[in-house]
Amino acid sequence: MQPKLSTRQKRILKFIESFIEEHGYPPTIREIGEAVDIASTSVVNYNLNKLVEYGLLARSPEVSRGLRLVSADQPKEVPLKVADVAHLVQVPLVGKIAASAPVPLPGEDFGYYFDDDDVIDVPQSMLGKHRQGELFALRVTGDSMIDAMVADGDIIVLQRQNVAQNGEMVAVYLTERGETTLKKYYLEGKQVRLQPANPMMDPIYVDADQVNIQGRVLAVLRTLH
Amino acid sequence: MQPKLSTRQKRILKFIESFIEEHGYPPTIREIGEAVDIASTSVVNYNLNKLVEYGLLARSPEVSRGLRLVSADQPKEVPLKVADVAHLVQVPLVGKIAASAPVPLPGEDFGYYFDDDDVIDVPQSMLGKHRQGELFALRVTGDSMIDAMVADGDIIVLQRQNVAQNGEMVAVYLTERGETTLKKYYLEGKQVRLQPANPMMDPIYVDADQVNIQGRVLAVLRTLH
DNA sequence: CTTGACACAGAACATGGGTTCGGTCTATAA
DNA sequence: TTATAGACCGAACCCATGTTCTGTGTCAAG
Repeated sequence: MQPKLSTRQKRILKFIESFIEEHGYPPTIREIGEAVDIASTSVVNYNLNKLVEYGLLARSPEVSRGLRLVSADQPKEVPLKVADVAHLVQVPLVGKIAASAPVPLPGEDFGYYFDDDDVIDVPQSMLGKHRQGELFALRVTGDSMIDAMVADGDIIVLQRQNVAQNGEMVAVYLTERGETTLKKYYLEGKQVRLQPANPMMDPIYVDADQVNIQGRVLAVLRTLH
Repeated sequence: MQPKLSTRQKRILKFIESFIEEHGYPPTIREIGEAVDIASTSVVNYNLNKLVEYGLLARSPEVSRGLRLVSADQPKEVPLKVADVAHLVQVPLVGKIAASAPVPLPGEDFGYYFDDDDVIDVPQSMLGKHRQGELFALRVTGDSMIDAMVADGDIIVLQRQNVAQNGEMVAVYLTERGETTLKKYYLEGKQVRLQPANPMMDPIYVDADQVNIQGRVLAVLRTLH
């Protein structure tokens, strides 16, 4: 399904690649024609469709610049080589979390304008499904989260949200106790059961209206060095 | 030069970002308007120009989908991107670790020939100093590592080594007990003190010649999804 | 030689999509 | 009060751009 490409088709592919690199958006049919020295738009169109056949290109019909390069078959890279940059997410490290204090949440400028210093890189594969731009991270201080299997110095990555599904690990602020904690969340009638990650620990029960969900925990990261 | 963005402008930025992510090319003014719930194309145009003023966006006049996100705040631009890429390491996930079994170590082909499926991406910043090519990762099964603050399903990243400095967290195999465990290592005369990460747990003492160091723990990763 | 697939040219067509302009509404300054 | 600026709406304008159609020349199979 992948015969040799004609010279023109190769030039087209190369041009599209470099054009996107330079402009941030794909070229039009006419721009391609000019670059590859094809007089007629229909011929460019013809060759683009060929490239789609070969699985090297994706097109969105009736959409201007509706081109997308399909990641050609990647001959497996050298082991321990760098991975794709697209799989790396930068998460702002907005503060610290401890049992005695509320969770510091990112401000209005969520997702923009944060210092480079307070950003951690996380592979997207570690985060699963999440909403882009609503991630933040906290450094745990103290040993108060031991029942959540979280140690002093750990970093937790959260997605900002105020509600949770049963079974999700969330950061909650208990208004009555004035206390922050990480627990698995289970709504049971008017009460909420907060279950520690450590299976040897007992759950606690609190009224639902005293549970203030700060975010869902996506990952816990611990580095030893 | 960079006042607070309006809600609309933030939504526009986010939408452009995710649209490009999804389609490979930027959205049109009308697509933005639909997504951000703006009725008039002129208003979208108006806000886009605002974002250009703020230096968050670049536009190509008279060009359909002529949008480009400007890397928000980047004093140093290209270097940062390059550095980011270089900071991602692929670590082979060579097996599982449990208290009852020895640590599965990578075979002779260390660093070469491992399946793509069993590789995890880790930012180099999480690993600190390590020797390239001698990293491996293990998935923890069971709750036997609770005293090390490591839960069922966690992934630990190790560097292969047979000796350790005092205070380092290591994976050790205790020949007499036939048991694998994660502890902080302290050589004290002829004995070794193995200290759990959990400060509430007591250390154990074993003869030095019965402690078989499998590797040094560089990181512990927990994903919840 | 005839046929038909293939690559191409040129032009017409229709819609996609950026731009412009007059007008409304609100808030703050004069 | 009026005035001015910012944010917004709606509609028109018109070039940009994907699509389609007719037609050419080539080449290998029949």
